[in-house]
Amino acid sequence: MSLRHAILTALSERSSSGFELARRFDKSIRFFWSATHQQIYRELKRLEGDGLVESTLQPNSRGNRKLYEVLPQGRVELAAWVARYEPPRAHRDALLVRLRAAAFAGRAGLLEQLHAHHEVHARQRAEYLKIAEHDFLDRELDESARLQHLILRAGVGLEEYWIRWLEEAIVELRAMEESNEDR
Amino acid sequence: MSLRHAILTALSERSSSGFELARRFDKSIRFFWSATHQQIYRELKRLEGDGLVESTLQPNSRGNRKLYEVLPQGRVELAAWVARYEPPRAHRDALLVRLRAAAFAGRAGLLEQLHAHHEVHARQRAEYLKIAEHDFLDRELDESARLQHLILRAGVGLEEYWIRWLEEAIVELRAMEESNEDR
DNA sequence: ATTTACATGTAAGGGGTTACATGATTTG
DNA sequence: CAAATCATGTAACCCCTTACATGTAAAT
Repeated sequence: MSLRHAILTALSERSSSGFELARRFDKSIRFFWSATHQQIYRELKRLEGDGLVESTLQPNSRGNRKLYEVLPQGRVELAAWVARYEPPRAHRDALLVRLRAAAFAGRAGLLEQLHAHHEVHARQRAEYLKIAEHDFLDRELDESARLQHLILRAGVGLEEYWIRWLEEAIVELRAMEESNEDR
Repeated sequence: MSLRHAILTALSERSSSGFELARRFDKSIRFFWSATHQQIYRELKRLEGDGLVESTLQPNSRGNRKLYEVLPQGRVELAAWVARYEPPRAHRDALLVRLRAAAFAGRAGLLEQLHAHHEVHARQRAEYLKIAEHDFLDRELDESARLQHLILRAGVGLEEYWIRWLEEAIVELRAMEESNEDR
């Protein structure tokens, strides 16, 4: 049920339309909880049905824009959820499945995939660092900003971890290819 | 569709019953692709329906044991999937959502959660290291074992990464609590 | 004989992805 | 006026989780 609470959090930061929420998810919340616009619209309706948020149609806006705001009940629910313990999710990684399958299915194309993932993570890392520079450098940070910075550091570190591991994996796979050529 | 291919991989390593597969997922495959026994049984039926695996009822076994084996078509499908590129999945992390929500919902209970996650990751790390010691130490490693070792190192590193970040987060949250007490 | 471990399944509900559909306003 | 952008939505499908249900064989 985290999508619901990610939305409540985002709406607490700023009341928005579904469309705007989707954009904000894409821009920053996606780093720890991604969602498509369809998911967001569906959940907003449920949240309104459950009395946790309220929508008001904005006149003179394009496309019948609806502004969503968190209601007191929504704040109660969010606080209760934050305090509720949830164990970390299992990590699911198709690339690691592919590596394990390679023993039977061959390594064709795998090295390219490792490189592609490396590039994705490097790009993501660069994006995080840009945000870090822009939002958190040389500023007096209030508590909210310190929490956001902590989250961002989790993202940067995670990307850096995968970059390092992928480089190790690339070396290892290259070595395998070479020892195959020798035969 | 990675569950399907994780199962094909596991069955390539050793033909098994659904029950045994579920245990093996729980013991080692879970590290990069987890699945419950219900998921596994359902997917095995689909795989059989699609002609990728074949089951034979084992007589004199408890509970009508069925042995599943990969068919040639299954091997073709697995090889095709391994070579197919898939971008890395978005990371979803409820704890990070909670941290971000804390700015509005309060930090009650969060420090305890950070400690609990720390313990989970430390335990997982210990489990991985035990496997590493048992399976990969002082042995001549063939290609399959080298791939598995690489996967295991991904797991160890990931746990270590989270342990480090959680320690940083705990320090940061403690500092916040203390500066609140001062007022 | 009872408990434990083995073994397979159904059902319900929620979450996530992709495709499709529609319409309004601003910009060029 | 055409295209791009803003804005909301339906439908279908698959995957995952949880709860429930049933039965067999080995061990104590």
